[in-house]
Amino acid sequence: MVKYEAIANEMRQRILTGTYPIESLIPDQISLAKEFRVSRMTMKKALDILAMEGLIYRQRGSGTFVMKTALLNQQDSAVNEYEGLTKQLSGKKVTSKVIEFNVEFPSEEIMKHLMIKKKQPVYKLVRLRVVDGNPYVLEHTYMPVDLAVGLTEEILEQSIYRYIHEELDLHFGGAFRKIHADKSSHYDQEYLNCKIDDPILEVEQVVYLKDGRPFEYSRSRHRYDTRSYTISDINRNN
Amino acid sequence: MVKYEAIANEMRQRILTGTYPIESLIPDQISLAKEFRVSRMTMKKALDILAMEGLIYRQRGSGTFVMKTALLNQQDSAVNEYEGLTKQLSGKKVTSKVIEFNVEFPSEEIMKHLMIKKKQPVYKLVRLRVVDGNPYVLEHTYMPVDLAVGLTEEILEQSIYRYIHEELDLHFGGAFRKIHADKSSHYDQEYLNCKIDDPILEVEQVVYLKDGRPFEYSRSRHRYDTRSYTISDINRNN
DNA sequence: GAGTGGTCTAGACCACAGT
DNA sequence: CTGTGGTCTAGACCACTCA
Repeated sequence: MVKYEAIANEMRQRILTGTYPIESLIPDQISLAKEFRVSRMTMKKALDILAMEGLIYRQRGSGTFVMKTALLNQQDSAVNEYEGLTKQLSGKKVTSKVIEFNVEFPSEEIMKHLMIKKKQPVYKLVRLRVVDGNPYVLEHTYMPVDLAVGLTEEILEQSIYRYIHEELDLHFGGAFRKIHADKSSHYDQEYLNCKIDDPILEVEQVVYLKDGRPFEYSRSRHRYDTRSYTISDINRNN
Repeated sequence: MVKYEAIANEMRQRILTGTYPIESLIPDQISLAKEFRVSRMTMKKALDILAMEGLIYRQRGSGTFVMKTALLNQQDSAVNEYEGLTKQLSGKKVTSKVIEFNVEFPSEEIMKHLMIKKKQPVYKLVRLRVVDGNPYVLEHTYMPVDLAVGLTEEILEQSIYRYIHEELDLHFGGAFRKIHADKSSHYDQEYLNCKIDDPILEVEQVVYLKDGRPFEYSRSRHRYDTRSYTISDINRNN
């Protein structure tokens, strides 16, 4: 653990436990640097983390304050969507029903999203994710075979992401998503058990590896009444 | 303009114009620091920006590479949603029809979202935003009167955000959003001119000022066929 | 003018990858 | 072992706020 992370953790605790109350001025960087016995640059780097998290804000000339919203939003399940459902809903019982598992050559659209050639095979899979017995999301997924090599039905029924991380030792760098509303298709109605006029929340995403190679293109179709997508966007610049 | 931003701009140009091609190794930090006549820490800070933008990735021990995806995603209209429609769609003709403009005491829910007291009045307004003559989004907005003081119908018909920034000199720190799909109400059908079984994409958001005070709570209801919500999430950690 | 946070430096040490 | 990027330091200067 590097110093600035350790300090950020300590400072976060002080905010969450009220040692530094909401809207209060906290000590200046020089005092804090002295207290933690680090240089001021390192202290600032620790505070940068808390600012990114929306816990503090800084006003040049005035000082550093605890944000009014500091005690909210202590959940970040939004951004790490591609970590997989299994990890996100770790309290609940998540199972997967594999509806389709094939290999094929990519369509024009898939080629574009995964940045691959015409004759580079992809896995195509459709999975229904079931949470505590209720149908939750219907996922249509495409992955290049050479990146996700060695998939089996057994893996699909559990967590693909665990396999990717632990067995293949591949790590994600980010994702690009689009969110739409859509009418439900017969397919949705059948598997998600929704009514004919129920809308669908579709999340279309491309997940990238750390080096920027596209790893997965998927469309996740959610029942409109069980899922909302959450985004927090705090202190992005300065 | 600070040094690291200027250097980041120059490096970004080199990537976008192909001076540093896709997937290539770029010079090491020490060489670059020499070239730009800055310290290595400053050079690293410039590269940090490009990494956040998803243009490069760095491998300790190996070097810094241009991401395969560097030439994509050169649009970021997603994250700055609260900058307002007028700014986002600056090529098109955006008008607003004010459907409701009132002042009232907040409901329980509004009190919670805006973190205000029971007797603190709020503006309630409903606007239909029209882009190039087509109904685009129906916005239900609540703002504390003491923060958005002095709103007039005239301002509402143009850009609220311009008024807030330029006249009131208030600046945003971030936003917190939830995205749902929903069935259309009679209200939606009337103003958005959509069919009875058309779904709606609703974006519910709280916008915060830099000091964390909630400034606006709104629900924006979009036609499902004209709007998708885009999120890019690259290199968030490391 | 005193105190704050933001930037920048020159140099050091460390962790890691490739040889 | 060499070269890479990540961290950390001690000190300097600057921009800004507030009394």
